[in-house]
Amino acid sequence: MADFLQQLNESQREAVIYNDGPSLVIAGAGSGKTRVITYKIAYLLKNGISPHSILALTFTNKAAREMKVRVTEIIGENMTRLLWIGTFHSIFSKILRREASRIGFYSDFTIYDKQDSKNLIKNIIKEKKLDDKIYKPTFVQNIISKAKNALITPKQYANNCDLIEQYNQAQKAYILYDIYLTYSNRCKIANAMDFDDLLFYTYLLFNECKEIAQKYWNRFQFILVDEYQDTNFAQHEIIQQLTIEQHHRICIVGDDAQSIYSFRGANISNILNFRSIYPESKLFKLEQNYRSTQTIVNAANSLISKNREQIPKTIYSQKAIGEKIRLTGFYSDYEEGSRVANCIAEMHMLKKYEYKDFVILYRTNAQSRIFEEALRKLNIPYKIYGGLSFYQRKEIKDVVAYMRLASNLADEEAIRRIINYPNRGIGDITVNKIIAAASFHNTILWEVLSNPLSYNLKINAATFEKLKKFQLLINRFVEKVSTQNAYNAGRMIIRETGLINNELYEDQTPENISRIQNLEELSNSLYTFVSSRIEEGNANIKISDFLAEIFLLTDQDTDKNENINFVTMMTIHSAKGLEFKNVFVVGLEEGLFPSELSKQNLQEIEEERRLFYVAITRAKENVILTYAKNRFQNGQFHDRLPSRFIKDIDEQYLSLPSKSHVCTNSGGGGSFKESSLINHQNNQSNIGDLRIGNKIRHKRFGDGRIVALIGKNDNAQATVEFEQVGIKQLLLKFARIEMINDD
DNA sequence: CTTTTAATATTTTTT
DNA sequence: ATATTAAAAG
Repeated sequence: MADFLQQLNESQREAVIYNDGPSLVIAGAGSGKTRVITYKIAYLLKNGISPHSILALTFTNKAAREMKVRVTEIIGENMTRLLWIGTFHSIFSKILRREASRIGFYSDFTIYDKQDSKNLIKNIIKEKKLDDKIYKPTFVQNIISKAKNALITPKQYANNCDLIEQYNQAQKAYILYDIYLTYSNRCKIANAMDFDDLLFYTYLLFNECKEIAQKYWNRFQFILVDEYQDTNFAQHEIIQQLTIEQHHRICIVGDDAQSIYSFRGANISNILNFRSIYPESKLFKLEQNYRSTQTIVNAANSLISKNREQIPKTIYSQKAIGEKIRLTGFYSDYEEGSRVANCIAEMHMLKKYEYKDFVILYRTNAQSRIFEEALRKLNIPYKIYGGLSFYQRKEIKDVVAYMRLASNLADEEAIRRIINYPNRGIGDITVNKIIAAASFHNTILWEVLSNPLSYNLKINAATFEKLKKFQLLINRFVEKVSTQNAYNAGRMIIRETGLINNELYEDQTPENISRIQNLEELSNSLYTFVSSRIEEGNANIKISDFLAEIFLLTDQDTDKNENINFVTMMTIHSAKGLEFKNVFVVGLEEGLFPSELSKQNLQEIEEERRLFYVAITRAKENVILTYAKNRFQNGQFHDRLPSRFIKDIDEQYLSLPSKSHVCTNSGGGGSFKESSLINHQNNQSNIGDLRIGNKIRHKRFGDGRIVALIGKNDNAQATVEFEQVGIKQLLLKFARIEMINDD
């Protein structure tokens, strides 16, 4: 037992072994935060706490999975199987499915994704004949989301003077209330919850059913929360519901400097106020960074010190001083892309880094494209995270909508999506009649659609027949879904929706081929899902079980090739918690990073600065910052200035490409082109290990042998005799060559 | 009711 | 540039 505690430093160990009451662990970037949580869980288990009574909450499935793996490594699988480690959303949806009847839902409720919920809001606005220029669906969606995150019910919303004040006109506030109320009712009738509902209803459940709350607070004798700075008000309150009235055994871990989700309702004051809520709580600070060089840590400190709101702490590193942070500007986004790609190729070749040692971090997903092209040109393997996840692809969502409907006939958004896809002659007019009748009679769409005559639907005989046919098709699916396992039922649905034959098989465009492959992939994952559950001893796995699982999956969770060596590309947001040897932070421009939209107020600028802090602190060895003076965005070219955040970093940690001021636009351009991303500290660096006589391979010219090496630094050139194309002079700075074995 | 065409809005970050 | 929506033609 003492053994595994030896692997911790003094302050980590103190945090791990204190378990008598609430504790707050402020953990700087790279200070072993996950380590503390996992060791604490192991420590608790070794001290006789039952795994059944420990709850650990994270923000991503990936973090949860990793945590479980690491606890298992310390303490063995038998103990960890019963642990509840998961995201807020997945743990709460598990609880809600168990207790669904208490709050007027059925346990197989659908989870509406953002698109579903936006569509529903859009339809409600239309049905109420409101002007969607004033009540923009996205805006209304945000209002509703904020209300739920603040635990405000529609009823409370109506009476909330602050809000009425805020919208300046009672009229508008009232209409928003009305939409919110209708939206809530429609979701309930559809037996559906959106992401916010998973938190909101959990709170209501615990609040209104004391005996249920009691059941869970008795059960969870110890609660751990990771990334507490990212909790919103609802999450914060639920945690308190589970701990405050009884045992107070809660440990929260976080770093206020890494709070980057306020747009999603995260509230930094949750972590700042923790100590006043639990006055007896103990505070632990983890200040030693084990990840990055001193230069990186110091540079990050100098950056974050420009923010006002923060818990004081001194993050330090005892690793090597390390290289300075490199900063380079380019003429265009295009040049930025190709030079970053070249730099990766060069560092890969000359400095013996593997591709997986690199990450390119950007502010917006849209920036990935240029880097993707540049890397592909150089044949560098890469993987882009984010963007469209597998389950958000159209063809997958279509089939999944059939599955959703078959296992929850109340699902309004699923019906709307597929009632006329593939085309079966049931258009908007008919659908709107059905919806009108359904909301008039306060019933589900399916009910009206199945008995159009008893609801006095004004449709002609032909439409009646079409509805009948649709109804029969779905009924067959329903039957299959309730009798067969997920795989068999899913296969049948994929086959018989007719999507493959009608829509996709017609012409063999690459897009269609990939869509069909995706459907096969879906069928494969159904198979894996069912068989892995059977291994765990649960036979009889239904489509609804599968759906419950995939609703909360994101792109990062569907990753299959973990082991392959590739350059990673992702947004800074999704990079949180990860680390890489070399980090490129690209697009450091005013209007992009910080984003144009965040320039309104200081708080948002501070959040963007924290985001930059997160980006820099991902790096173990090198940070390379780039910006473009001109960028193509939203269909046009924009001149761009370097980001204000660049000058927030203490200059002593930066290595500039030239003496010109990087933060003004008066640099005269010329200096940018000559700058190289690589620090050429010695004459040999471009030549690297190349020697006369070495055999090399060039992407375009093929194989060849070096006959001469001349020049130094950026001018280093090699004369190469190629087998196919004869003698060529190559400027090593740009040449894409690799050494190959001579045999 | 569907398909085609033209116009218009839209983009930050995500469980 | 792309996606979504409205209008017009079939």
